[in-house]
Amino acid sequence: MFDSKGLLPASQCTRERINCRDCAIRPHCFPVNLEDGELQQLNGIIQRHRPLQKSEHLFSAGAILTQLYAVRSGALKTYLLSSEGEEQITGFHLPGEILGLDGLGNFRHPSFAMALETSMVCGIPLARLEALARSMPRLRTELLRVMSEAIHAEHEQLRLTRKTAEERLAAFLLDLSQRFRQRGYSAQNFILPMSRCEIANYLGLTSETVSRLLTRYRDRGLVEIRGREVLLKDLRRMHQLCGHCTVSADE
Amino acid sequence: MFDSKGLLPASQCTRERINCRDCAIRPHCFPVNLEDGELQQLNGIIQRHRPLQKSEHLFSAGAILTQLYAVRSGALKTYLLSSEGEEQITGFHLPGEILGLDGLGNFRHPSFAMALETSMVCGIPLARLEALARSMPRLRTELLRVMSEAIHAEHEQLRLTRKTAEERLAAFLLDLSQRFRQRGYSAQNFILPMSRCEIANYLGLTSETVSRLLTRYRDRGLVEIRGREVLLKDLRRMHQLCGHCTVSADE
DNA sequence: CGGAATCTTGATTAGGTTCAAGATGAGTGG
DNA sequence: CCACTCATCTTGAACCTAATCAAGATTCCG
Repeated sequence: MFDSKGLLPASQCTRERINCRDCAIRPHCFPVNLEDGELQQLNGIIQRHRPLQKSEHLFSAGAILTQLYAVRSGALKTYLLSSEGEEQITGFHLPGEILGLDGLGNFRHPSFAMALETSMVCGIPLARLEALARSMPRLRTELLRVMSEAIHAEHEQLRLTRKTAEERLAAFLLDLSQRFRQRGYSAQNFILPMSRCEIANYLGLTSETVSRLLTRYRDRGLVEIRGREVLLKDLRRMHQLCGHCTVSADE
Repeated sequence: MFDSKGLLPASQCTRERINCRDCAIRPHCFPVNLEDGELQQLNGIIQRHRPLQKSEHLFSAGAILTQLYAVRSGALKTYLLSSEGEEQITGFHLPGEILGLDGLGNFRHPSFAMALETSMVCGIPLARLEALARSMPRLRTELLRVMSEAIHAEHEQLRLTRKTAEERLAAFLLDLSQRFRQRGYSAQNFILPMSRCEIANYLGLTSETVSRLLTRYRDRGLVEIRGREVLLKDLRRMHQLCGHCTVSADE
């Protein structure tokens, strides 16, 4: 499927090369706590996909869920569509994060997942995962861990509903910053993978408010902004701004 | 532990009598999809607890998580406490719902659980649950289902952040209504187990706003309210009010 | 280079909070 | 059984934050 689309010559086909064992983001991915042998077993069932282009869907609401997905590179958003067709973004997903957990209940995706930039994902076929889980207690534990952390992260997100726009956006930027740092990128300086509009949607604000807040932060010397490039100049004051409400869930 | 507190004579001790098999809320509880033999195995590890009195904690943030809990009767709230000591309610829990899922990740509770009224819960010791999961594929599936549904429910909750107070409260009441109905109670007429203040906290509003909205609904002939007793007189218009955003996740 | 999408900034408006004062209700002790 | 107290709830008035509407500016992309 990879080669048939002619996107990469077979020699460079990541399907052949990539192995969980030496995956750069393994420390932040699902199999972080597995031992070598277990890792190889998991690796054996992973499906590598061709890269997703920007705006391409990984899955859509209503579709049967046959795999979970781990982000390998790039960034995706997940969102719900209401009956009136309005989008509610439920999360932004960086390398190492798992997609599809919300559909495990009835094996149907309730949400959409779309690439925000060119992205690679690893597919984890459910049937084979379940088979592996039978004999690998640690894999069960890891699966529960990932889901539990997702639930906890959502709860933390709930905290923001009572906060002002200023606090919410600050918390959002700090959360992104920390996730970039965990993945070996700069915590101060990064490129937003999403538009103002998407940030606003996620936070329950309007894009105008997000714009205004960013310039307000800039006027106070907290940040520098150029398009989607962000420089957090004063993490400490930023933390104070959001009332220390930063999600410090993992790490 | 039960008898030692002298709360109930041994003859009435629910620990002896209750069995998952003939539990009234089994259709809405964790083991809904288990077969008879499996059910008996699960039943064998369940710990019955003495009733929780109103305002009593089931667990506290920071505590080691050794059990999951299924609500048997009554109602509980779960909440987070910020570093400044402010409470954020993360959920209200009716019979059949599972508590503690957010702490499975690192085996510590991140949240508090408090009884809103006299309540009974069943404890499910983690160690024994894991042992059972080893040999019972369906139990694993069920565990994933419960967690997946929790994640999805949180996502649905996120939708409310962009809605007006009026829509949020309507969605909240309809959600409660539906959950009562599922459990065999009236969908129109029920007693709120929580205060206005707690509703407001959960929805990101103030108790004044909740009060005002309830009287507004009343003035429009949508509801009748007397203290904590609620009568939903026009479910259809109520649904229109909240933009059909009702969480119809399960069922 | 041109067109479209995204972003910024301004002026106005509305929804919800805050502050404040009563009303209601539940629990307690005389 | 009633009075008292405390917590919860209701209602009002003023204020404020963020949304809306609108017009430019900038960036992206073919």
